[in-house]
Amino acid sequence: MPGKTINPEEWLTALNESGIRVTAVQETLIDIFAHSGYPLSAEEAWEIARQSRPQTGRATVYRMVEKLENLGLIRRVHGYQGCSHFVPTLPELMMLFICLSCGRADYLDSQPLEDLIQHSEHTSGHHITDSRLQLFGDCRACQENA
Amino acid sequence: MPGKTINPEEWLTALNESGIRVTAVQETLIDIFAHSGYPLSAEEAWEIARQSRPQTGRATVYRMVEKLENLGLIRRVHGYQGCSHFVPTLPELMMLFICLSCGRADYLDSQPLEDLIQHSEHTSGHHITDSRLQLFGDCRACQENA
DNA sequence: TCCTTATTGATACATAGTATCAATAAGGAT
DNA sequence: ATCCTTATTGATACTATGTATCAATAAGGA
Repeated sequence: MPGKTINPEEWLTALNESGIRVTAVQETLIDIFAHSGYPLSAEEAWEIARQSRPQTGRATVYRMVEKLENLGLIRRVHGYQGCSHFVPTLPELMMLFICLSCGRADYLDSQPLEDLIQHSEHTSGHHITDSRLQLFGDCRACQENA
Repeated sequence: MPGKTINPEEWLTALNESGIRVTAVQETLIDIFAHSGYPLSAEEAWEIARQSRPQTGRATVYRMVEKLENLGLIRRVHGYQGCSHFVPTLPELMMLFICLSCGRADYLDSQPLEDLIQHSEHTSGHHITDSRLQLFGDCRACQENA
């Protein structure tokens, strides 16, 4: 499945500009989330982090995940496999597809979602300020392999 | 906020036809979920259930919630207020709006979502078999009250 | 009414996430 | 370069949420 890439440097910059100090754990976790092709839980990120930094604390990982989510750098994946997994946020590309065969995430152009939201606002009268959309199925690669 | 209604009888029928026995807990929980205007967690449903049936067991409620979800009678609400709340499923109406002010749920016509899915299938090449869409904001009633 | 078996309730356990606090380390002041 | 202040860390304990086990119960057909 083709994947767009993330620039870990930009994440560090975003964290620092929000007043958060630069630490080793930060860089470790940013690398882990930025380079994973599939949704990761805090617990999984903790396991991976301890491979290179065995003294990494569990709570620290949960705290950093919270910060990354608050800054919008990672997004929670809802649905299959629970609600505790995260993927990197790609700006302007917020329609997430998760393959039920290989588990990988793909980001789709979000223009159709923006259109849908605008249409729903007009027909319902509600003021829509946020949305969550997740699509599930078999990705193109898995279909070809089957 | 206008609400469509649920027929608890149909839920009982669906449960029974799936081979599940008719019990008092079933009817209690169906009533609780079918008549709630906002998302309920299993824990909250347990509290409510014990008001009329104090001996109701905690695990029993979780089991029934799982059955109702598996049968598609209730759906998990993802996002704000966590991922452990459920709303009744209205067939063919799967676009859920949650008001961040009053907490109530509204169901929107899902045709735009079906169109979006079909469009995304064609442009991405993925085979989409399931979706989760949640919209958040201020409902029309809350806007008028403000 | 009896009998079989799914369901229940109680309990213990497992998993996910949070609060606390002394120890550490970042980074500005000196 | 060293000190000082304070955010961050790691360890621990705790809470919340969900699951497994199992004897007791009750549904519903024989």
